[in-house]
Amino acid sequence: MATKSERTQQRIIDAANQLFYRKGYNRTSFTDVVDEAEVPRGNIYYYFKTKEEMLKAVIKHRMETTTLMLSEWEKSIKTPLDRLERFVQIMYDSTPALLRSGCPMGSLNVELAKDQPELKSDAKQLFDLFQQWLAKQFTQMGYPEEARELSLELLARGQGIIVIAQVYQDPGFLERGTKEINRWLENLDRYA
Amino acid sequence: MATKSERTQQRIIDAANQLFYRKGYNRTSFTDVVDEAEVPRGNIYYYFKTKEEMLKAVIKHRMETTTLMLSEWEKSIKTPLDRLERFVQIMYDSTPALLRSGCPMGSLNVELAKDQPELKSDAKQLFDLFQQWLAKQFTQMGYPEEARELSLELLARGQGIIVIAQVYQDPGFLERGTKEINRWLENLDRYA
DNA sequence: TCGTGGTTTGGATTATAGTCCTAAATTTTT
DNA sequence: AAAAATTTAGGACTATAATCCAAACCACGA
Repeated sequence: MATKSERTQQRIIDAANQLFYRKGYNRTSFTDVVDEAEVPRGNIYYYFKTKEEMLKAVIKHRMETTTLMLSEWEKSIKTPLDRLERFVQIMYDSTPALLRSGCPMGSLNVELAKDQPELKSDAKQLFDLFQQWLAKQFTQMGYPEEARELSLELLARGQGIIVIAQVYQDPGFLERGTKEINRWLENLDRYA
Repeated sequence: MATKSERTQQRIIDAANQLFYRKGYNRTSFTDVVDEAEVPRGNIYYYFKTKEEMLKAVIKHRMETTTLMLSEWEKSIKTPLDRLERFVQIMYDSTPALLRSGCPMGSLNVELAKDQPELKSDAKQLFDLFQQWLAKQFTQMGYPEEARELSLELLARGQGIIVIAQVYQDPGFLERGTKEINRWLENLDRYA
């Protein structure tokens, strides 16, 4: 079992992860994290000397869980089409959170891109992770040349739909959007 | 001619407008605005008591210039297709700014949606303005029923392309994306 | 000309953020 | 069990943010 210290660190990362998503990175204070994680004020600095470090730990954590998720999909889902549709599915399944706080990956990148270039390049890794996984699926589907472009297009579609659904608080738009993406994917698959 | 006071207020709004776009609303301080507008520290509070008020003035200003722009397009451009393509064109023309700071309207909404619901509803007006104008064009093009959905789809496409182009610092993606939107619009027009 | 309302200043004030420190408590190692 | 290292804990410190204030300034009509 993990040591108490490891569990404390994980609690901090979990709290920060949630708060960065819900309130955004810049609007989340150490006090917020400390309260959410139920860790005494000063103790948090034992684990993370700066807020940047904390964000990097959060991103690392997201990278790890995402990597795990994608490799499990790879294992358990047979066809590239089904895998791509599984990706679309989590968008649909996450409707309430997306309407509330947007895409965790997209909104973080949009926020950090503004004027925190160093942190942004960390956040970008998350996009890279998805992008490469998606490209792999498109390659297997029969589009090795277009794989990168198709993966970017899929990501762009997702991002756009989420932004608009959030602005208009419209779950229906999200639903129709994901269905439309699936149609597009199925056509690609059919004519591969 | 505008009074000196009016010009000062406008300088403040212009400075805030730029800074909110470049740095984001939350990361922009009064000090930033004061420096950029070259207004003495205390004077700014004569014009805007709170940062919220300042944001509302900035949004109002954006609403006004956008309204003007759209109505001029309406006047000077004959067909709905050309008008819609004009809309897409400003995306392409703004490539450098979009790669640097994202969509002024989208990123502001994403930022405020996180946990500033009151301000977000102000920022949403900008989307409404475009959305209704776009819907009008689609209606004139022959899609009165689908106008709202088409306008949302166009906005979503734009947002998605901008986010991805910014994340990957890829002007080519923005260019291909806008071209693809134009193809889509032309097809809609052809089969109206 | 004088005074009155609008405007300009710079600095004061308060709140909150991020960061640091040190001593106590706890765990681990010897 | 003693010594060493790790972890806890609370509060202190500094920087920066937002906000307020009061004195000075200025324009213009009575």
